[in-house]
Amino acid sequence: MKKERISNNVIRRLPMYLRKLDDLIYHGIDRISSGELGKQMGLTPSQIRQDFSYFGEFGQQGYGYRVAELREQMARILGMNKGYTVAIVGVGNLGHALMQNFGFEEQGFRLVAAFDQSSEIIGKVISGVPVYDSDELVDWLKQHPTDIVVLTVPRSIAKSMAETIANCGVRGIWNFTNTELGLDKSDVRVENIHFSDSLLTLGYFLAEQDNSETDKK
Amino acid sequence: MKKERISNNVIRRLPMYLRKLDDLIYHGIDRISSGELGKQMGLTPSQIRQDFSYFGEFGQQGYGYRVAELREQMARILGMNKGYTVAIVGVGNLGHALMQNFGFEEQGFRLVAAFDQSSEIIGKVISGVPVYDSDELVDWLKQHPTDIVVLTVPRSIAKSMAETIANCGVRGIWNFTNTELGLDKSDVRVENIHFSDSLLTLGYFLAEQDNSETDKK
DNA sequence: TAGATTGTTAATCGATTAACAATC
DNA sequence: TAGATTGTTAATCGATTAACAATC
Repeated sequence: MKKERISNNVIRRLPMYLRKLDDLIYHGIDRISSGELGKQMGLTPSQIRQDFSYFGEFGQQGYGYRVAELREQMARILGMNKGYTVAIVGVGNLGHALMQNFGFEEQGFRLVAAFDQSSEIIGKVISGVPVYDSDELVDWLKQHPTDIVVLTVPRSIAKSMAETIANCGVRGIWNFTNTELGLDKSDVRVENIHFSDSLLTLGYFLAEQDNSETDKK
Repeated sequence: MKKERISNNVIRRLPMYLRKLDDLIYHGIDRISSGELGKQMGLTPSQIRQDFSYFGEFGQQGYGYRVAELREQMARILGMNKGYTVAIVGVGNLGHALMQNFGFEEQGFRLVAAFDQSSEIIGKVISGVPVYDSDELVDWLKQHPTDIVVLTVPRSIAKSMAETIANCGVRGIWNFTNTELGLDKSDVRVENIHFSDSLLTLGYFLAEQDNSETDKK
């Protein structure tokens, strides 16, 4: 096990390993080698062993990895057993969808509150989680130390909202607003889900295909 | 302009440039240098010029880049002016949210139809888009050549649905099902939005922070 | 034991950055 | 013109892959 700084590429592969391991467990497979895992995931065995080695020695020579054990290690590394608390800010369609379908619990997170401006929804309880008035957000965060805020507000108020939240001691923001929040000075970690970046990447590949077909003619 | 294969890293930065350029236009800035752009985006000027150079010569020595023109180039590269057609399969909370809030039109895509199994929602029109019965999907796709399918069905039916869709001549799948679709043999491009990967990455950084603080003590 | 497979070190490959001639 | 800034080539840096001794 090394003590180097771990690169982003490695970190982004960890949840992929976790998903794959869950899948293996689901299929009743309790042991796997880096060779077989690499084949199934489209990675080289070297890379897989290299990746794991940043965090410890999880395998056994001549045998491979015990799937359940490796899965637990991944879960631990990803903070899934910490029970980080989560609050959702913005209960529009998307916030609503996350509350009802995402399954924070299965990922090891505890969704404890939601906030919105609309009186239509304030006071309701969605998937066991109460929706409070956004006006109470700052007070609430100060009284209830919260690890992560899911930001699902309209783009127009995203930055100011992020600023406010960052000043309440939140440690991470999961940002769905399709905007860079620009909190550089702050020590709040921001993780973005930029829908449009993703769709446009798909658009790039289709356009590229179109172009190369035109070239051929 | 080079004719090398363009790396994924470069491609993933293109939508970021687009967003930044839109932002600059919004703020009335009509000209920018790679130096200034780099400063604002946290990239080196070298990288920016290198990235652009894969696609053409968009700048002017001694002057920089015309924002509007550069924006149009990025949009073109990303296929935004192709009017790619899109159908949504699965109109649960998430599909619903995408239909109502994502704004396919602004990104240059044409959302033309949605499909679901629930009789509760079949026949409705959401944001001007009709919801049809999933049973009609295959026939409909065969009659209406569609570039992209947004997959927002439950995980349990994700793979079989993807298989079906891939056999109908769709060119790209925008996958929200939190599963690898495993269509390797096919020539359908898959772009994943793995919510849980993203949240777990955030979890990793919080856990890492916790650990390093423990170490200090 | 013999075969398999790990964890790690060294080699290679690819991506980023620096440098600079070209030129607006 | 002089200063600024591009596009591109070369140098550097970092990530991936290969090789292999250790050992289950």
